[in-house]
Order: sequence, then structure tokens, then C-alpha cells
Amino acid sequence: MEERGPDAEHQGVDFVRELVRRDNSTGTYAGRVQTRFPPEPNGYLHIGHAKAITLDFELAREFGGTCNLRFDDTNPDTEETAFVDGILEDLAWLGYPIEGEPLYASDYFEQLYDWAELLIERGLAYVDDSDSETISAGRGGYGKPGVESEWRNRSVEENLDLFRRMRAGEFDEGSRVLRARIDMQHENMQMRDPVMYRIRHERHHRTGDSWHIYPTYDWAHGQSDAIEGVTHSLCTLEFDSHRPLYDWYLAQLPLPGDTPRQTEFARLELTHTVTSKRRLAGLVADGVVDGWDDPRMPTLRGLRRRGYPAAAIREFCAFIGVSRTNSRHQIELLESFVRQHLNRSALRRMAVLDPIRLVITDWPEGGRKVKSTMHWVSADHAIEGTTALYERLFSAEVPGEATGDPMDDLDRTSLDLRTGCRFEPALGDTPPGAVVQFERLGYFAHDPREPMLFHRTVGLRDEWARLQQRT
RNA sequence: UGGGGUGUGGUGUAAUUGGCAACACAGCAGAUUCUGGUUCUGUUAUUCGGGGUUCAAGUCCUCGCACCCCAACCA
Repeated sequence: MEERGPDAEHQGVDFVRELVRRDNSTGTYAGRVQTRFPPEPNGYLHIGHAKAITLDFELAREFGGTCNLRFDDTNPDTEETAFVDGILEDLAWLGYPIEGEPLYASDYFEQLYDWAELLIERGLAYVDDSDSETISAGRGGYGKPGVESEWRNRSVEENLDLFRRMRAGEFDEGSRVLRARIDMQHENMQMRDPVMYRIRHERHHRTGDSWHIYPTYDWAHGQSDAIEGVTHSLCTLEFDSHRPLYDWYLAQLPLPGDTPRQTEFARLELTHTVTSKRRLAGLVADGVVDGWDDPRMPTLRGLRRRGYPAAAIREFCAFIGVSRTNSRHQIELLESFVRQHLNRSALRRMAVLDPIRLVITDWPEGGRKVKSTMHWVSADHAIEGTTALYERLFSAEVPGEATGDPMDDLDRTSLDLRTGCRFEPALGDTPPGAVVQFERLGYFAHDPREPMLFHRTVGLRDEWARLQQRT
């Protein structure tokens, strides 16, 4: 695996692996290691997910454990079966096929509901009739304690009755929520009576119309981990402040087994790239790109169509490691892994992108010392095709850094489509999806659907261009 | 404004846990080469700041500074 990076044995282990080792040596989970990858099926996987995926799956593999795929489908507003299928497909391509049926948070809705009633009975949860603005205002602010809701001290009986009627669909969306009864003065905002259930009369992609209330992320996540037997629940840094809540919920419940523990790490950011699902969806919706699999997209399906080898992505993820430092990796590093792979695997072929017809008259005079190279294909035998050259979708290293809006750095001319290219005949045999090197021009991926359309995966290292640039 | 987190070359990640700051990408110089590619060799450059402990500090203590996250019925 470690192509780069000198003897990996002598490199330090990251803090996550260190933690797992410590747990194993102290017998915390009796040596058991179980992780999970929990995507929400409301979009496709991107390069940022690849980091989490390799961490979750490889960590489990290294320690002889397992990693569950669990769809975090607690919000029926945006989730779709199409995304479930797409994610499964992308995962398999990346090298982590799921055997058997995937898991879903929605599988645990009934258990979650029972546990919610348990909290109500113990006076640890209550139905709040306030609207969202009131709840938000009551939460206070940074340095300002919150105030208790006027509905906070209802009787257990009333809470139970109301909660059951919420489930039955008797109330309007937004009219009531179930909240945990923790501490409105807590210094951590997440602990100021967080919402556990909201009312949604929306069709869920799996449970259909059987529910009118849906658990929030916080109420569902740790419990789902516990139900599945997850030991190490890895997530990104922004959930750091949720950890006390994660632990609090688990501490109140009669869990079937081990208590999972959440550990946070820094998400992957790349230069010239956005990975916000909302932004990516926007690019697709606005027609800025061809779709989720446009070769300029940082989605796994985009990278795949562009010709990035899955192994290159995996090795990149392994190489950059995990830490708790917010950082942005240069996309050139990813590209160097791509070149390293393609250099070994790609066939070399000749192509002329801007053909000029010329006649060679002194052909037999050959045999002299080569002074320069003629780049050519035979006009009589060449086949015709199209190449797509790409600039970075966002011209700035950090999209939006200057103005606050990443879209200001969008390069709308990032696609350079060349028709009428001339290819050497052997290229006619290129299988769909295969990547070849056009000598001196770069690596090009044959489109999976359109014959003789080639996407430039990445250029060659180009010393000439660098020398030019300097002057 | 309160809480939490993070600071190591241009970028990112390490440092046998107190013992010569290393690896990769990028850069620079050269060799090889029928791809201005590949391969090979050499090389530039780093511990946020001030104090302190110690024979010895990136690592420990202390006071600062900078940046990130948190007041969705998103995840």
C-alpha cells in the first residue's frame, strides 16, 4: 500500500490508531474493533468521503474488525433511494464493496422511539409546543445562558400522551418537538435541551408513510452505533461539541452491549475544490457542470469518469493520514498519485489535438541526430475523435477566500472541447473507461459511454511549461 | 461575548513520547532518455510569540497571539 512514504513501519501511527491500540491493550472492548461509515443518502460521495471511507474500513481491517455501512436516513426531506444506489456503486468502485444488505438508521426507528418514551418516563425528555424561533431564542447565546421553555415541566403523563399523538400524526409540522431535558445553562450549546424528534408528514424513502416524527442526528447516531455494536465511531471535527451529548444519551439507556465512543478528525479539504454537498448539488442544478459525474467534479463518479484510478485515491488518503488539524491539501499531491499509477499502467499512443496537414519530403534522409521531435499521426490512417481538456473548476486555491462566495472563483471556461482530433488507429481498440497516455500531452480517459471521446485525466509533468512560465 | 479544538519548510504529514527535526508534493541544479514524460543523483527551506524547568524542549510548565467549530425542528 505504501508506495510513497518510506518504510511505513518507522512512521508514526496516527492518533486514531494509537487510541485503538490503547483500547486493545487495556481491554476496553475486549480487543474488538468495529467502525461504521454513515453517509446520508442525499447526494453522491466525493473525495472528502474517500478519506473517511478509507479510515473507517482500513482501520477495521487492520485490527481484524468490521466496518458497517449505515445510511443515516433520518431526514426524509432530502433523501432518496437513487442516492443509496449511487453510494453503493461508488463504494464498490473505490474498493469497498458491501456484502449483503446495507444498514439504515431507519431500521432502528422503533427502538429509538421506545427509548424516547423511556426518557420521558424518567423525566429526561419533554414535548415542547414552542416554534423553532422561540426555541432558538431560548437557547441563549455564546456566554449567555438559555432560559427554560414554558413547557419544560409538563407531567410525564401529558408528555407521553402528546408524544404518542405526535407519532400518530395528529399535529402539524413544526407545531411540537420532543426535547431532551438536560441543562439550559450548560456552557455547551448542544446540551441546552436539544431536539430529539420533529414532526414531518413526508414520505420516507424506506419507511414510507408509517412515521410522522423523525429523530434528529444526535438522537439517532450514537444509539445506532450502540445497536450495531460499533466501538469506535469516527466523525469530523465539527461534531466535537456534540460528543458530550452523544455520551449523555448513551449513558441514560439500557444498551445491549458496549458503549461506543466518538472520535473526531479533520475533514479533507483540497485546493481549487469545494466539497460542500450543497455547493456540488448547486453546480449540477445550475447546469454549470454536466452532472454529478462531470469529470471536473470532485465526486467519486466524476473522478472515475475522469480516469482517476481508485487505488490512487486510496493511496492518497492513506498517505495524508489523519490528524485534528484543519488543513487544505494541494490538489497537485493527489494528481501526483494519479500520475504514478497511470505511468505504470497506461498504454502510450499518439494523438494530434489541433491537426495541421503537412507533407514530409525528406523522409529517407533520417538517421541524423534528433534535434526536435515531430508530433504526428498519419493522415491516411488516423481516426477522428474528440478530447476534453479541463482547467480547475475553481481558479482560486481556496474558492471564495477573496469574496466569501466560492462561485466568484468558478471558472466557466474550464472545459475546452476539441473536436476533429486525429488519433493513431490503435486507439480505436481502447475499451470504455480505459486510460491511455497521449504522448507528450497527458493521460486521457476514454468516456464510458461515448466512443472516441477522451477526457484529459491529468497532464504530464511539463518542464517546458514551467520554464516558459518563469519568463 | 462563553465553551471546545488546532498551530512543525511553500503545502501536507512525521519525529523511537525529553535526545542529531524527517518523508512526500512543489521548487532549484545535474545525469539518463527516440515522450520537454519516466528513472536516477544532488540541493534550498520548518517547530506561532515571550518567559520558565532541564545537561538537553517541537515535546513539559506559564503568559500571550492567530486560526477553526458551536446559538437548524440539517447531518
